[in-house]
Amino acid sequence: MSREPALPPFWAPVPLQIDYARELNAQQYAAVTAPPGPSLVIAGAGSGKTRALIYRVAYLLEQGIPPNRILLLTFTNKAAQEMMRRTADLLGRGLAALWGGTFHALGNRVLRRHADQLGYSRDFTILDSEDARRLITTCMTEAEVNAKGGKFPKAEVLADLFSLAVNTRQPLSAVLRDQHARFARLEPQIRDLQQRYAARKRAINALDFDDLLAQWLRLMREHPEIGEHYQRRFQFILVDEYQDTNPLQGELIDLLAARNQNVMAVGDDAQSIYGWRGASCLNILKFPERYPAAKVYKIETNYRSTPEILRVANAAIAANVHQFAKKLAPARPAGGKPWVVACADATEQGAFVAQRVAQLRAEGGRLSRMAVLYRAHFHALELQLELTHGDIPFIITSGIRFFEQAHIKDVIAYVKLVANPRDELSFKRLALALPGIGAKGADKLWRAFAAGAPTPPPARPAAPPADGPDAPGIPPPEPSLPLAARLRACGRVVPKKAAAAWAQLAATLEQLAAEDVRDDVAAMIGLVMKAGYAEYLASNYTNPETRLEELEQLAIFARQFPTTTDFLTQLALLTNLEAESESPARADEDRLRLSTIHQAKGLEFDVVFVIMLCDGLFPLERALASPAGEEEERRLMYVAITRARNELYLCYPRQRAAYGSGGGLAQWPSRFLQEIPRKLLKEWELPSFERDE
DNA sequence: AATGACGCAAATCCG
DNA sequence: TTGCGTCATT
Repeated sequence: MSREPALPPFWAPVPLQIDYARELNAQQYAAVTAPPGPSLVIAGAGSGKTRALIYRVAYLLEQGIPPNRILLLTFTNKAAQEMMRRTADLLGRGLAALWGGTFHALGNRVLRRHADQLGYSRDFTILDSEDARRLITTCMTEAEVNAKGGKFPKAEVLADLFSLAVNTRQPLSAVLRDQHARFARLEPQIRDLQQRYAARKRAINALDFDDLLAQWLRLMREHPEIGEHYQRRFQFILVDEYQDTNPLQGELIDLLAARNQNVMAVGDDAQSIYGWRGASCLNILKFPERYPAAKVYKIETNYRSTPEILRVANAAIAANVHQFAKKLAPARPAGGKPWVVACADATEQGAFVAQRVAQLRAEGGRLSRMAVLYRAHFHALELQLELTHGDIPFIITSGIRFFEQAHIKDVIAYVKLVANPRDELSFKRLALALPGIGAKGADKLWRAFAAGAPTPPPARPAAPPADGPDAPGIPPPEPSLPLAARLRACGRVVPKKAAAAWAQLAATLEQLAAEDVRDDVAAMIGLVMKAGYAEYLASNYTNPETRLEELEQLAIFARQFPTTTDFLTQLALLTNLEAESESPARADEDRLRLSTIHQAKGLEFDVVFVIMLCDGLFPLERALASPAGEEEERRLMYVAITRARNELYLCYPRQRAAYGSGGGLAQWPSRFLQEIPRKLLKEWELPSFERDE
């Protein structure tokens, strides 16, 4: 996020050092050395897709394309980092000038430079989904609608609705009709809320995740000179995981590539699993129509899995109608057939996995090379118990994100308010924590506080887009009236009961806003702790030590960012998974990985267990509701299977504990399991399992 | 009138 | 573990 290094005035072509023809197979080679122009690379699971992308970047650089002319769009920040690192290794040189990252991260990067042209200031806040939901709730109270009795959609549902409309580029009415037909008649009110939400975001200088894309697109559309700047700048665009892009992202790419047409889209339509957030495999399926000049490359040799596993994978996906015809060809020698494991219930299933893992480990297998995959986080509950029982260390990417936990957000609210004094959400969060202040009080205080705000800075004259590839240094935001003074000015509105706490809050924020502290997040966190938050933790939670430790970790994590805005941005854009890998202490410990299939995307393991293969759980009942649901669930199954290198276990319980009391619900094995010919699988006999048929 | 304590229900997948 | 609806309390 920090400023890019100055670029050399020219970029001398690198003498060829890489023997592409030798290091790649014929199909990979063709894609890597593709001539300029649009190209679509259909790369099956385990076919060395990442490798091809890395070599493509290296190839372009060797052709003399300056790194700052290349844009690399990836699905996760982690993938971007890994790719940059591996490319640098390959070339023996750093690539700081290459723009690589997620759509959201890059949208952020662009918008930080041009926010003022859109009526935002450059230190805008990014709302995570919880923030967004809260803000919508505020709008609902303001509009005097309530979601009681199911008559009106809840804030969360509205947030989804708005998001889907933006990401699919559809009008609200269409999304409403498709997703929530029963609310269709409420359209006028919902539309009103949508507008209120947009207005509020603007007022508090905040963008939600979708805005990072939508406003980016708007910026380039409404300011053609800026659009052209980026079109010229990004001479070559590479998009990873293209099958999971949505219409909005598709449009962004098309606009960015409009001038040079040098877009290389890499993906596998069989692995499109993000339909629920607006992704559409139509992007990939219709790519050849949108770019008639496009060349299509297929990479079908699979280096990852044994032929037996691939056969199961091919069988699992066969029932899908909407796909590019392709079949994965094995490159590895034969192994054993995958197992299907029928268990009595989830507990036995957990015990089986624990036992088998222990056995494999005893035979020399490494835990970090094994994974248990499932459809939804709560499917792993019993398994966790059994693993703990069996003393098997595991790492789980939990359902709640690290950065969205209450204590993290509490402390960050201080930091955010200092960074963006218009941040109503953070202000109210801080106010609500004080004694004697509730929703109404916080609102009153906010209004008093906002009244004392300095007049918002006049929109800067539309500066020409930076002439060089690097925007000139961004001037710091003009100093506003001291935060603390404005807080103290609210004294009249503060209830007596809260007076002392209010003074404390003002004092703390004064410390935080000090010149030598405001860009040192670690110091800020320390100050908040000292100002009483540590005690607050102790009196409000049963596990204050853990939370305190986590906050210390956060402070350490923060050190790597030069400014507070950089830190806050990363916080919003990172997932817990990536954050976890930052913590070096436990990184090298050998642990079994438990993960949702979505999160296992792009990974591979020697041994994979897929659990909870019951109809209704996988495929998930709710997912079947939408028309394309079943096919997407099937692709998910395909993704799960193709994560495995050597061994694959497909497990299902025959009954599941019912919600309330003891009785068990009978379960049917997943329909996806039945679609796989029996002869491709072997049955695992569980000794403890008594056959009842 | 607003706050705060208390009991209850709920929970797909992600940036 | 969090968010909410209800109810006693300031």
